[in-house]
Amino acid sequence: MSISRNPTTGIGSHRVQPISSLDDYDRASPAVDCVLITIVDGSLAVLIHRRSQNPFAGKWALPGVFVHFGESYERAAERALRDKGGVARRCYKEQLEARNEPNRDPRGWVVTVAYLLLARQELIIENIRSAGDAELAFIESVSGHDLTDAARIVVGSSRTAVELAFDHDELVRSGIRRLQAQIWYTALSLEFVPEAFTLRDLQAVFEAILGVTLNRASFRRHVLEVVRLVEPTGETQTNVGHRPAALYKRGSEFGSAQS
Amino acid sequence: MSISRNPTTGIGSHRVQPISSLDDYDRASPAVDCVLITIVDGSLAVLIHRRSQNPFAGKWALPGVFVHFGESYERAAERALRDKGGVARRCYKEQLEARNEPNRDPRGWVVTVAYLLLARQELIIENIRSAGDAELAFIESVSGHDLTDAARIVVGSSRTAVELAFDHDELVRSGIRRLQAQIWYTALSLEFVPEAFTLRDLQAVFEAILGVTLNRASFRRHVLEVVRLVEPTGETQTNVGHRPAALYKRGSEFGSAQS
DNA sequence: ATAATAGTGTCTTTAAGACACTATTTT
DNA sequence: AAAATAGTGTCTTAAAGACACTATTAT
Repeated sequence: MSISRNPTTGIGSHRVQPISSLDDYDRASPAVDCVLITIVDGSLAVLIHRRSQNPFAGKWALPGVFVHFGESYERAAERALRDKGGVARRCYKEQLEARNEPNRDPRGWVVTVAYLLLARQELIIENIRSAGDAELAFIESVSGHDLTDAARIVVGSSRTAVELAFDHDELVRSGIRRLQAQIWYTALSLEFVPEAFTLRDLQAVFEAILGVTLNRASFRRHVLEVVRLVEPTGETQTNVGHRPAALYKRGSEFGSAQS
Repeated sequence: MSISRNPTTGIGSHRVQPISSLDDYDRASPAVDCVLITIVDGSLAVLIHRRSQNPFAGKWALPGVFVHFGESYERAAERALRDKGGVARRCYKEQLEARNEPNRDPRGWVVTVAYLLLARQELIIENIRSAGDAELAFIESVSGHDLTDAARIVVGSSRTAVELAFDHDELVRSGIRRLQAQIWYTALSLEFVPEAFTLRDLQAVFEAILGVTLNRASFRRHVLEVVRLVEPTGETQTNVGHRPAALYKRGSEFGSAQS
């Protein structure tokens, strides 16, 4: 044990770190927040949970946790989903942005990294029931606005609009923006459909994310011929009351899923 | 002053933060690293500096500093450029990615956020001379590879290849990737040219960033008609030994610069 | 006039948008 | 046969790529 080198500090020490010259610098508590996006009945939804503690106790927020020393951001994000969202499944992850929030938490200096996570509804629903304070909230576009510059988050069957704690509303929009920017030339859309799916299913995913309706013929051309995102499995639907659609799977050029 | 609530900790306190329940969590030292990209003689360059302290003392690295409490990441990035790179000018900034590096620094837990910064060479050169340990290093593509999956960083007139400290080589590639992804539909390219410039100048910027040669006619069409990135000033070059080119400025739809 | 580069016109190619037409299944 | 949706063909439009042609300046 040793004394901090900074004379203004008084006694200094830290739980995990070795005593070192880093004591000359301010320390912060690293945290992660999760924007888990899914698609429910053709519209976007995000996983939120009701905070039990201050700040913002009782308010809806994105699931988030403080990062432990030695734990990667990704692992921390998974833990946040498990502990705060009741979701135990692995899913696609990508970093959104880091924020430095000296005033976020009255308890001290918190620096957060937000993650975008994608999963199909079925993988979330089966888990979420166990966590009473978690919910899949719909993301509705405010009329006349794009989803990415104004979005309403509505909960329950009454669909009452809520405001998320911190700047989490903005993080959700930022996640949607990222999704929209990447969807045409990546395989992100496949995170929302099962192994085998129809092109109609996939088009519905694109339409939910982009908030527009797409031309059927050119959508087919795009995913089949232009980017070759998908290829036929050879199977078709059965018993659907009309001509059955062919089933498709991830194109071989697009590796497989998750991260 | 008070005792940490974590019984394993021993005496606990922190230099800046109020004593609070955050003491139950591990703390880290937030830092920023700067990828300042510019274009020198038609090829990409990045600002690096020689580290004076361990870890990696004597090695080349990106300019970086620890963030102070109450200081934004952006401000910290500017301070890094000033103190480690000798560059005092404001320039365009955007966040690249956050990394959690428990083993980066033997002194303790460091979490870093990398920033991409863009500026024209003239704004850097005039400042850099004062800082002896800073240098603009060229980024060369390794033959047969894309700039974004393998790049060599070369210093001095001898152009000897160097490896940067930490994972800074990868950060540089990540910055270039971001630049390439955004250049066609944003005004980022204008950060590398003066107020008034010729289309040839601007095309050279695109070519340096993308690492390809572009068709002159379709480049003109793109920046003038398709995205309307630029518009003519009405002026032309003088005394250039051949037909003088028209001068252009930032298109009115693209706001003005910096961030 | 020549060299050099700026600027334009035109043809081709790629891919999206619109829209109608054919195909296949269940009821 | 009717309903419903799947799948295809074709025309149009936007924009990039290729390339040649004209224009304007200094020497």
